[in-house]
Amino acid sequence: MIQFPDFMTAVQGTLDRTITPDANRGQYDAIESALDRSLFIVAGPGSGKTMVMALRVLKLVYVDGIDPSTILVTTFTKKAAAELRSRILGWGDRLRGVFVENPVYANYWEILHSIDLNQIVTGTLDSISENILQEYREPGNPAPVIIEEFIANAMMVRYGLLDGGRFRNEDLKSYLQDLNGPWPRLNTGGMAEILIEIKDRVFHDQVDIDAFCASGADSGIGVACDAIQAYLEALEERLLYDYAKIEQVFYQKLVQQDLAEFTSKIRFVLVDEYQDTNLLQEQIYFALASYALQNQGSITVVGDDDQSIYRFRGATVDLFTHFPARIEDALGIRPELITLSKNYRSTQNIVEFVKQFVILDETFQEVRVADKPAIEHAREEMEVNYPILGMFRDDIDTLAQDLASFIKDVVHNGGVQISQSSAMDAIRVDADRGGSPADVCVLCSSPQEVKNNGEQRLPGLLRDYLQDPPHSINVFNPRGQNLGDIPDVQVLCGLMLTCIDPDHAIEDGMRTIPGEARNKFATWRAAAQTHIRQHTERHGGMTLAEFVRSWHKRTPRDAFLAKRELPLLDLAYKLITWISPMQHDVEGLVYLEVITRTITQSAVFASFGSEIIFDAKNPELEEKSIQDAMRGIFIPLATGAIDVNEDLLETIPSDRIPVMSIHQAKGLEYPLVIVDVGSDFKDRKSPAFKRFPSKGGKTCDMEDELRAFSSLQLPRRSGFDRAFDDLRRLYFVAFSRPHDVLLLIGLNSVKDGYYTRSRIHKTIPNVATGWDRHGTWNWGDGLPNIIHI
DNA sequence: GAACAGATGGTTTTT
DNA sequence: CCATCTGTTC
Repeated sequence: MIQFPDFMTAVQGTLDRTITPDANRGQYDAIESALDRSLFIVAGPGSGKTMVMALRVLKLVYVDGIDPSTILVTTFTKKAAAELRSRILGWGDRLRGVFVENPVYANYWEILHSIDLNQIVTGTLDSISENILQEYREPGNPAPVIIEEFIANAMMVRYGLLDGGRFRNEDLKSYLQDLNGPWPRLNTGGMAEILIEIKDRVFHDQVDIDAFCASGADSGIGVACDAIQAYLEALEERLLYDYAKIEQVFYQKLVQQDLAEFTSKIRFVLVDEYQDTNLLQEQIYFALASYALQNQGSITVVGDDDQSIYRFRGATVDLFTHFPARIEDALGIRPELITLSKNYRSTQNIVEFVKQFVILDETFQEVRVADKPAIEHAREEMEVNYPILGMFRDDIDTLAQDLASFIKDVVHNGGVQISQSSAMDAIRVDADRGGSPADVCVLCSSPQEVKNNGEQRLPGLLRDYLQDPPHSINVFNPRGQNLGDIPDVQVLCGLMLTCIDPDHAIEDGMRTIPGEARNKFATWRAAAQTHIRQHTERHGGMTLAEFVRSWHKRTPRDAFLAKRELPLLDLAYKLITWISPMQHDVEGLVYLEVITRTITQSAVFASFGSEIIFDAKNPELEEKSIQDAMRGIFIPLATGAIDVNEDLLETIPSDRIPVMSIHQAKGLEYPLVIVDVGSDFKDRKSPAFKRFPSKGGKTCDMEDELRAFSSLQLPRRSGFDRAFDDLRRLYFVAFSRPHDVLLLIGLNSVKDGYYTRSRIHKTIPNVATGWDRHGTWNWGDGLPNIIHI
């Protein structure tokens, strides 16, 4: 349709991207490459791989005239999927605008207008599996229901462990205990978690479960398999799916040709972040690719072995590094290798720093793609080449305080001048420069604000100090907070509890409520009382106090209450009329959504379907329905079992500082990135697995345990080496996020060592601060390679 | 400064 | 459960 040179000219004109065969060979080839040519793109950080993906798709549509509904594009996280989709749609529309105005293509005017880019199948593999199974299901079959993690756990507890008294089985206990590592007393919930992990790995690694079961290496294995089997049967009976199962079923239907209507048209498969693919996903991609090949299309995979950071989810980097051989074996094709190593994202200093970091450990080179070219600085726009910065303090409180004032200076106070280089521009992202707090990003291994023992972690302290006046700034860290600690959530939950169980008679009568949940319930109820006192306005002719009292007396003054079976969902919606943030505020709506989702999901499983039964003749029924709600909804909310779902918060508010895990930051970029390389490492007791492991740990043990029964075979690398490889990759991802400024933060214990009483302790070894696995500190002594502020 | 005994406290990442 | 920390002693 459109001539390729015209396509590229339009790209240059509208998107301001110049891609020439001379300067950007790899990118150019990847976009231009023939329809039936499969591609293996090895792309370093900042090399424009998402852009290449999007432009290749658009080239297929506009230049080759391919029907958008025959193209399938997937990536690994919901965030990345949303990003990719919006780029394809956004750029696609702008390019279309150029083409329709070009008189040369007047004949195509109608065709161009009829192209519907929304037909392109995009999303994570899970969401695509779900959608396709739903869309192409047999008439009369219900749509698949995917359960959330806490429901999966509850089901494993009930059907896997309580049924048949398996939770008491000593063999099973000791087997799971061993897998869990050196930890005391596993409770039933803990056992369920490990069983779920085993079950996921069985799917992800395509483990021959019968062989595993029969291996008899441990007398607990048989019982574990029984428990998993019971769990899967419970899912089956209720027509429920968990994440692993939905992919497994999708795969089976693909190979059994049950989805012919879908597979007959699929022609192009493009996979981003391929380095985090597991065996099950690889099988799905290969199955999709074989249909694509039948339809004269091809498969394109893009990834970077150095950024594979999802081993705990079954990601096996070998599937990426050996992709050409594996797909040749499976489908008999030889994909073309394209390497993108130019970095268009970061400054010279950052590129250099990242480059050094990735080659610093000799043993790590063994697992990288063979002959991988070094990352090359190629940013064209003007840049101030700031040095890599470091902020290290004696204790976490001082660190948080100093970091908060640094951030405030950068955002509000005209910037921060780096003293060593007075000629250099100040670091600033203030509004005068078109910047905002969202240009700064804090990355850590975990965004949790509070430790299990109640102590604050750096993200929590940072939230507090940033909020302090003057120039109060909010952080955006929805995953770091326990849902049950958020004020609006406390009010809503407290009000619901007060309504259904006013004098906590039922709560007191339940012996199985964890202490943690009981305490939280008390906090919620208190928050509710305060809220009732402060909100005396009438809605529907009633004050909040009157509404709650009418529930208390069970006297239906309200038509809503006259019903005998009351869905908790209705109660929640009624109550929020007195909680305005849950009606209007962006974040409040997200929290409300999470609560209502929890209520809906619990109905999948609870005997009363999240309804409260009022029956004067049968008070027992009422009590049981309330207990059910406690177990299914309020205890999970109180104990932190419910996570805020990613897809609910795709837009980060621009007036907040985002705080996130490095995993969440994969594929994202920010002008100023702050990486926590050591706020958790006060002394040598601090978790070694996060900085300088002594062994593989749980994930590697699990891999070793199950991969013997998978076609993947046992990993060739030791657990120790895999643990180090993973840490290097993790911080490689973190360090390669910034455009302009990279600031490392941590305690002095990872820089100069630390004192306890009169004893002097050596620096705590840490991969993120330049140690290799043999204990050599390449950036010693005291990190002289960075400028300390 | 070394050596020992008793105390301490601690695992994260996501579809 | 066990590596590391802390207190005490010589």
